[in-house]
Amino acid sequence: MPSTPSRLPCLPVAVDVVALTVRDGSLNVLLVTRLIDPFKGRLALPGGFVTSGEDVGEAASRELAEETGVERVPGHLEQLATYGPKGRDPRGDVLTVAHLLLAPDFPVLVAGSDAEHADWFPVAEALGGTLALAFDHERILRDAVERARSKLEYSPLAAAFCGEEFTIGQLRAVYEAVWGTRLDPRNFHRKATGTPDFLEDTGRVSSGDAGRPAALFRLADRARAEPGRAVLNPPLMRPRPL
Amino acid sequence: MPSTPSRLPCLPVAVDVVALTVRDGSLNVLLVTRLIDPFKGRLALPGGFVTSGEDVGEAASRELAEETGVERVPGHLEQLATYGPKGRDPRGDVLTVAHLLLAPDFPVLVAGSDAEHADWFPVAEALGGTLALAFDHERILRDAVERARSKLEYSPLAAAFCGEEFTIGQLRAVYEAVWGTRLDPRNFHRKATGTPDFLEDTGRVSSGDAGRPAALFRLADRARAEPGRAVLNPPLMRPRPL
DNA sequence: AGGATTATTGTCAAGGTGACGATAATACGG
DNA sequence: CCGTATTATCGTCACCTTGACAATAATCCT
Repeated sequence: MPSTPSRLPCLPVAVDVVALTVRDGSLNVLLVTRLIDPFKGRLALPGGFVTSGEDVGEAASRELAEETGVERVPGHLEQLATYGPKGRDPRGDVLTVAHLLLAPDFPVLVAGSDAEHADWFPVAEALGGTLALAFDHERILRDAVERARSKLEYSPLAAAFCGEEFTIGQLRAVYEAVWGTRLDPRNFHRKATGTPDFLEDTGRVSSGDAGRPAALFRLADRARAEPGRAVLNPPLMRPRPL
Repeated sequence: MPSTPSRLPCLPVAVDVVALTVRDGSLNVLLVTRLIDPFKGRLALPGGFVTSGEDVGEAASRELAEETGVERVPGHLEQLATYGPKGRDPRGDVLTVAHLLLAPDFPVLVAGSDAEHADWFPVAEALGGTLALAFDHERILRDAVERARSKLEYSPLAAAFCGEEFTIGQLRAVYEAVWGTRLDPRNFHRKATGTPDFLEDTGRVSSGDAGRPAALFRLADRARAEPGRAVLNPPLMRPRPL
């Protein structure tokens, strides 16, 4: 049984998860509608308080599973940053450890109206102010998107948005959605296939889509083992935002 | 008066600071000798518990000032990551928000033997196991060094290790100390002076050292305003570790 | 079958990097 | 005072990567 040292100053500690995915060519974020105060009825990042005996990463994983109804949420989960504890919750000081999930577009279970349920929303709307997120969640989302954008430059994490196997075109679509830019398919193909320890040809090809069938790739073992490592070296350069 | 919401699970929250500097051509870290249990007598990162009414960044700043005896510690302070709360403190669950300070080599006040005082130690020794840091501080230090190394690749933060004004040679010495490599002085000079929004020539020159006097530079306004922004684009590439 | 669409392979010029020569300007030892 | 050691700065050159874009291949759709 985990003990809590007494006689030490103590704070409520929460975790929040910014779960990002690519849907219909644009970046989306998982949000829940709050059923209780504070911010009752407003949209917020999925999250909750850390319970005793778990590390913050485990708490983030647990909350994500609880609020999506998905037992083993796919994708890459990493810690983002810690916010607070001052002035971010009307109930008082609350520290929150934000996490970032980069995941393929998985279906969330839509619960009945009596349970808090999560759904995907375009990041552009969430940051546009039209959705009015609870707490400081808009700021956290903004940081998360920036982190995701810069991670794609040098790490193999774009693949976390795809399934186990994917085509170069799908991978490029991830970059275009996250960066909000267009990339030249030919130059992207050259960089993606030419980078050592990044992709592995499965030998199979995709089918059913429009156009010529594309070769299916998966992450190289090295890239899967260390998802944060800089394999794109020199990095893939992010073009002008327009 | 900041309130703490009741009826919420609660954790002791600490901050730790990995303060790095360059001394005698090698990377050093600020450590304190613990005067109380747990880990009494062992070396540890400066840090302490977050007190009510302050954000974690403020707490890190305050602890740093308290343990060094320096009122306004110079350099660049940023959040590193959050660790725990499970299994890192023998007293029980304690969450710690680690911070990273990149600073010029400032003198620490050496207090009497009855007060906890900080001093600089070579990172190589601290990570070599010879110093046996308290808690999970060796792991935190390892992460901090890796963060610092990668930040130098694309951000102007190397200048945080220097004073207000510095020569290209001093800046290069920072890179060599942090990365543990040698860099070609001519190519480094070309990259440093050729990168827009990075350095600003002060017009003055250094003197007194060996060799030809060097031009003194300072950080460009743009780089000082956003110390984390990627100005080195494409990044400065880190050579083989040996 | 013909057109549309996406994948892949190349070509080429421009820009950045790594390796290294050459010169400049100062401190120091004799 | 002079030659030497040391560090700063400027240049050169081959090589690599990128950005722009032509050309061909292999499917789907109508």
